[in-house]
Amino acid sequence: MGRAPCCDKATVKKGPWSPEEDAMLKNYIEEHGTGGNWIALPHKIGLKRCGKSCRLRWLNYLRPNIKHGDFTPEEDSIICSLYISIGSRWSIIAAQLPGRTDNDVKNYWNTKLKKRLLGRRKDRDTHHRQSATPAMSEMSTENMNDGERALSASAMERIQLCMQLQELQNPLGAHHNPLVWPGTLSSNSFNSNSSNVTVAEQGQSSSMNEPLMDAQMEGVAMDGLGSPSSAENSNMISMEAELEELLYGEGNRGKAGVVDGGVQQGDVDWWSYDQGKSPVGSWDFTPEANAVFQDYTSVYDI
DNA sequence: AAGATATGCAACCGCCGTAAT
DNA sequence: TATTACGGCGGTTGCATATCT
Repeated sequence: MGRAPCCDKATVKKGPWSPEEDAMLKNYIEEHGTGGNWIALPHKIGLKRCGKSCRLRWLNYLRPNIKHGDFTPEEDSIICSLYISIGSRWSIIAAQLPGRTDNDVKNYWNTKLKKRLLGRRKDRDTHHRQSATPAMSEMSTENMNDGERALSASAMERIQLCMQLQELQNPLGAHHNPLVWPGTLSSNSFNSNSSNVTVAEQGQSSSMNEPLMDAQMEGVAMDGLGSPSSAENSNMISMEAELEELLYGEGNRGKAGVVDGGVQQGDVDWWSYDQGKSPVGSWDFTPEANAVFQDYTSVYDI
C-alpha cells in the first residue's frame, strides 16, 4: 500500500485566511520550519486547513521578503521576455524576480502585461487588417483547423506574436514564404535541434533557483568559455531594450537598470528551449529572430 | 446616487512527476 | 513492482474593489 491518507477534506476549512490563521502558520514555520511535510503541518499547528493550502499561503503571502504590487519596468521587461521565450513557466520566471511569487507574476501577466502587449498589437491589427496576408487571415480563431485548436492559448499567443514578427520582417511577401518559426530559422548553433531540453529534464530536476543555469548548460549555444558569444549577447541586450520600448514607449526607454533585489537587465539569460510536450515545439531566439523582434518593436514605434 | 461593468488578486482545482510504502 | 500520497505547477474561479455609465 501507499502512504497514509492526506487531510480530511470533509473537515478542512476553505476560503480566505484569517489574520489568526496567518499568525499561527507564520509563527510555527518561523520557529520550527516546515519539517519537510506540508500535509502534517496543519495538524501540528491545530489549523483546520489542507497542507496544500498552508503551503500556498506561506509561499505566496506569509514568506519573508515577499513583494506585492508595483512591478518595475525592468520586471515587466523580464516577464515579457521570458514569457515570449518559454511561455507560461511562471515558477521559472518568478525565480528571476526576487521577492515575486509565481502566482503574483501569473496574475500580473494575465491582468496587465498581456493586455498591454496584445492590446497594442490588436490595435495595430485593426489598423492594418486591409493589408493582412492570407497566412495571417487563416490563423484567425474562426478559421482554425483542429490541429490549431489543439494548441494552448499560451502557444497561440506566441504563435500570433511570431507571425507578427514575420509579417513585419517581410511585409510584402509573407504569403509567398512558408511560415518560419524562430527555432527553424537558423542552421547555426542556436538551432533548437542542438537543444532538445524537455521540461522534465531541465525544470523538474533542478533547483528553482537555477533553472536558467541548467537550461544554459543543456541547450544555449555557448562559446568555448560557457557563455553566449559577444555578438549573441549584444542581440539579447538589444532585444531587451526593444522590449522595454514596446512596453513603455520611447519616453521611458533607457530607464532599465537595477531591479529591486539586485536583478539587472543583463541578468536575464536567453536560452534555446524545447518545450517537449508542446505541439508547437521549440521556442528559442536565434540571432535572426532577435533581429526580427527588433524590427517588430521599431515598426510599432509605441 | 445607483446599477453595471471591469479589474485585481487570493485561493482552489486538477494534473503530473517523484517518492514512499 | 505496483500502488498511492506528496509536492509543485499552471489554469481557473470567485470575491472585493474600482471605474464607468
